[in-house]
Amino acid sequence: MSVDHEGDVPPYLQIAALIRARIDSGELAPGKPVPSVAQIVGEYGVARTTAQKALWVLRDEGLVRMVKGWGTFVAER
Amino acid sequence: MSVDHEGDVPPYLQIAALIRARIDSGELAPGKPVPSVAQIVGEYGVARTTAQKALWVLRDEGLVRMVKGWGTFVAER
DNA sequence: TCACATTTGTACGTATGTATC
DNA sequence: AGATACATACGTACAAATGTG
Repeated sequence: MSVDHEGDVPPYLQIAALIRARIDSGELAPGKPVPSVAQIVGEYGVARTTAQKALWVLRDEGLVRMVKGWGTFVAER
Repeated sequence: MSVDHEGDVPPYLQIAALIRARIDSGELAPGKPVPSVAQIVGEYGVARTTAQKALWVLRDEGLVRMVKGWGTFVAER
């Protein structure tokens, strides 16, 4: 999967949607780590800030928990 | 008022708190504009991204409404 | 209609701090 | 001590929407 820079959906929302889909499908189970900021940067070729923003969307939705020095994980619920 | 770069509260949260206080006190009434990103930059000497982040905090709290091309306003409620 | 200024939205890159492993 | 990872902050650029003249 890769992001589309031409469409009207900004990359950070596309990336958030991709990860959200993997959570909803169960591929990324509660407690499991989601891609790190660095991994997103490498995988989708976006800037670090854009990768962070994608994770912030999921965090604000309560889907993931971001823990400094540890990582970002699918929320337990 | 100015931000403290030494304390343990990051500048973007300090700025958010200052604006929140002005809303809570009624100085900034519902429907009225709050300081724009550019004004925050000029007033507190922070980067644009930091000023934005302060407003995002208030937006996420439902205290303000940010409208592209127009400005940021105290939410009506 | 058009041009312009203002304002928020998005995105890039970089640096430093802090916490965990 | 070192590597990894998130948090914060800096600066910059362009896009998109709005209002005004």
